[in-house]
Amino acid sequence: MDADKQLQDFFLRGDQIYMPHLSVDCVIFGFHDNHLKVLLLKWKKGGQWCLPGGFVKYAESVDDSAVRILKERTGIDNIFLQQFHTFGDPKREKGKSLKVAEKKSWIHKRFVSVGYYALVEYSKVNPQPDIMSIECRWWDINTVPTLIYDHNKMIEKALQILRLDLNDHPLGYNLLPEKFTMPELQRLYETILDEELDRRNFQKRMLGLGILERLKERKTGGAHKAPYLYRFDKKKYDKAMKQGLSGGW
Amino acid sequence: MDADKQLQDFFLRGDQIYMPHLSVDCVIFGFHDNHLKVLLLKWKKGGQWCLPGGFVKYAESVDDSAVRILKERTGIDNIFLQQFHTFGDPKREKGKSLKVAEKKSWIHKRFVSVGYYALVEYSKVNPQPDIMSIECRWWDINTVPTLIYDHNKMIEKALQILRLDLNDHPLGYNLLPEKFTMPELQRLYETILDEELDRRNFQKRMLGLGILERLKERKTGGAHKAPYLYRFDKKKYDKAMKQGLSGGW
DNA sequence: TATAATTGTGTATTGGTAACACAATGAAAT
DNA sequence: ATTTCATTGTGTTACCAATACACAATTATA
Repeated sequence: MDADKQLQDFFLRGDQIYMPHLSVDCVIFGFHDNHLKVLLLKWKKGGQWCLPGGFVKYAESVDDSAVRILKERTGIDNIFLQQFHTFGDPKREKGKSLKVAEKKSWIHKRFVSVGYYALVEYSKVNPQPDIMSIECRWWDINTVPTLIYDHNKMIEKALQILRLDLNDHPLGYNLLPEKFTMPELQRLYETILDEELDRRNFQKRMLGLGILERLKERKTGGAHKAPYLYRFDKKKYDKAMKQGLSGGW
Repeated sequence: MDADKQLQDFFLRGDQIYMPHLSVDCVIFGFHDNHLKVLLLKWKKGGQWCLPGGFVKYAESVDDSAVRILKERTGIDNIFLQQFHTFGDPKREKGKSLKVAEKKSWIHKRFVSVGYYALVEYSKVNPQPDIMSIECRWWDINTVPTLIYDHNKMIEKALQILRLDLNDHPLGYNLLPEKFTMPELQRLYETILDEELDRRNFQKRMLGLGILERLKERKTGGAHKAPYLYRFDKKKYDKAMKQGLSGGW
C-alpha cells in the first residue's frame, strides 16, 4: 500500500529531512455554534487523539514549519499564529518508549516541542489527517478527550495565554466571518473567557477600540430584532495588534 | 593545556552529552547603581560578546538546563527564571558557518535556542566565564555592544516581555537586597520601564499590592531624610506571582 | 394584533489612576 | 548653633474608565 510505504519511509528516513529531537505542535482554535473548538487528529496506531504537529526541516524556520503544518491540516494560509511556549520536559511524552536503543527510529527519541496557537475561521477549514492519523476533526474545547503525551496541558496553556492576550490585543479577525454582529463577537469573547459579559458595556468597549466598522441591517433568519453587521477595519486592527491596546504602566 | 583539551573534547564529543540543534540562552538581569545590567560573556575566539548559554543534556529538561547554566555563570541557585521565547530562524546565527560539511563539529550546525530571562541580585553574583569564553561581566543595558548572532534581539525581546510581565506580576524580590527603601524600589521600576513615575502614586500602588512589610528607619549614610526600609512578605509575594495581580477582563 | 425575545442606546455610580501640595527630616553649609 | 536644601512621608482633588442598570425599538411567531 502506498500510504504504508510512505509511513515506513518517514520512520526510516525522516531524520534526513527533519531536525531530530525538535517538534512543533499547534493548538488550532475555531469558533462555531457559540462554542470554542480545537482541531485534533486521531492516530492510526492506538486510536488516541493528539494535537496537529510536525517537525522542522533543516533549512526551515520553526515559525515556518508551524505555518506549513497549519496549511497541511486546514488548507488555510495566512493565519494568525502565535508561539506560546516550548515544552522541554524529558518525561513529557509519557507512554513513549524512550530507550536509547539505536535500532529505534529517530521518531521514538525524545522531542522538545514548540507550541503555537492559531485562530482560524471555522468554516474555512478543511480538516486533513496527516500521515500518522486517520481522522482530523474539530472538538469542543469542553469535551476534548485525554490526549497523548502532554497535549492536554498544551491546550490548557494555550488557552490561558490566549486569555491574557485578550487584555491588550484585539481578537476576532481570524475567528469570525468577514461580517458579523455585535452579539456574535460578544459570544466569542464570552466563550473564550468562559464568563458572561454585559451587553452594553461590551459594545462600548469594542467600539471604543476604534477597529470596527458598522454596516447595514441583516438576517431575516433571526427570530428577533435584526442586529447590525460589523466588519473589522483591517488597518486599524493590525495596528492595534502590533502596538497592543494600552497596558498598565 | 587542560582547558584546551577540555574544549577540544567538547567540540568532538559534546554531542554524546547534549541534544543536537538545541540550545538555551539566558538574559540575566541585575540591578546596580540605579542601572539595569545584563550578564555577558566574551568569547575566546574572536573576542565578541554573547549571552550566557548552553545545551540540553539528553535526560535533562530544558528548564533544568537553564537553571544549570545560570548556576554555572553566577553561582546562584533558586532564581526566578522565565522562559520567554524560542528563536528558530535558520539564519539567526549570522556569521556562523552552516555548511552541511560532515567534518564540522556538531556545534557548528544550526541551533534553535530557547530563551530564558532571569532576575538576580547583583551583589550575590559571582560571574564565571564558561569553557568557550575568557570573561564574564555585567554590562549596563544601555551600553551593550553588538553581540553575536541574534543575541541583541534576544535581550530586546526579554526586556519587552519583562515590561509586560510588570503589569500583572510583582517584581523586586530577586533584584533587590532583602531590605530596601521605597525610592530604591521605584528606581528599579523606572529603570526597567525607562520612564519616570510619580513618587506618591507609586508608593500607594506598591503598598496597595499588600506584599510589602515596613521596618524601621535607615541609612545614616544618606544625605537627606532617612527613608523607611521595606521587606517583601515572601508568602504574599509568591501568591501574587502565581495568581497574577489582576488583569483586564 | 399581541407576544416574547432580542437589539440599540443612554445614564448614574463607582473605583482606581493621575495630578498635585505641604509638612517633616537630616546632613551639609554657614 | 542655625540655616539651607534636597529628599522623604502623607493626603486631597480631579479625572477617566469600567460597572451597574433601564427603557425604547424591532421582528418573527403565536
